[in-house]
Amino acid sequence: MTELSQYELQIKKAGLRLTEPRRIILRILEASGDHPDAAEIFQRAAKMDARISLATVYRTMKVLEETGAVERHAFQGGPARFEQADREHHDHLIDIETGAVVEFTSPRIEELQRAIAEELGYEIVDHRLELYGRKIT
Amino acid sequence: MTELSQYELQIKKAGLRLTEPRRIILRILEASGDHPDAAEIFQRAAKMDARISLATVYRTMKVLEETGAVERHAFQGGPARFEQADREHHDHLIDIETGAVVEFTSPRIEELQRAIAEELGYEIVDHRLELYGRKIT
DNA sequence: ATGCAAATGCGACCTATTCGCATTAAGGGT
DNA sequence: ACCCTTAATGCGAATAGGTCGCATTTGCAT
Repeated sequence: MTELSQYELQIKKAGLRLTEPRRIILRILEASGDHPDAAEIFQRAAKMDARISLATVYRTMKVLEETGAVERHAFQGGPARFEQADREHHDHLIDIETGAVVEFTSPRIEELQRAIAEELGYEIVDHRLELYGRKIT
Repeated sequence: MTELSQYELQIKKAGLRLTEPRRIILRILEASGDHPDAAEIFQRAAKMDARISLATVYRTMKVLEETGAVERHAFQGGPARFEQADREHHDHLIDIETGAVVEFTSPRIEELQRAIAEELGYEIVDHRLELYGRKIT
């Protein structure tokens, strides 16, 4: 009886098979403090099992996104980057010099967004707030 | 002495040549109330001068962005879309069903963003706020 | 009018991602 | 423990969006 992680349970609950590649990719995501893109995940996965293909990484990221296990971010012109979605919602500040990502939250901005959308006759399904900044020296 | 538009002057002021393709693309942008992508601009341009190439559209959009004449938006997973930058700043609400773009502004959100960035030790160079919503029926 | 550098058009290339298809392997039923 | 079904995989080809090298054209300063 292997213990299943939170993620692994989510996969099962969605009626999907818990395959080796998925396990490995999930473990990588759990261990990632950063926001890796598909290529980076693929490289890290290759170290654990060289048989994993890039296509599987992409497909896995897609199903994980659909099950709500990960969030996909498409920052300015680069490849999509991923992060686990189990933590509370937050937005991103991207350091334009280093590419580093700082997370932050602002309930007040969230609320203002909701109000604005409502006023325009819309309900928000998703949103993106990204600040691109330079460190003040 | 043909009168030069605001845009055309911006091109000249940047020390760039005011070529036929650029004139045509600029006129298209002036006439666009929407947020066209490169392919759409290319199609519209082809109607005025069939010799214009897609590569030139891309190159022109790049120089226009650099001179500050247009803004580039990379909405969720689609191609980059452009709009003139002479108008006052605004953010976007994208209708996830139709792709329509509604513009809005929120000075309060802007200010909150500035404050958050500052608190994190950053100065904002650029930012993106996009709401993805569904029309309330 | 003319010369030269900037801009263009073309097609090849590149990066990020998806897809078709033959093969493999979860995992439910026995 | 062993089938059996079918989801998932690996591979390479294909697609989408965009860029680039290079020969040719063209603004535009003189």
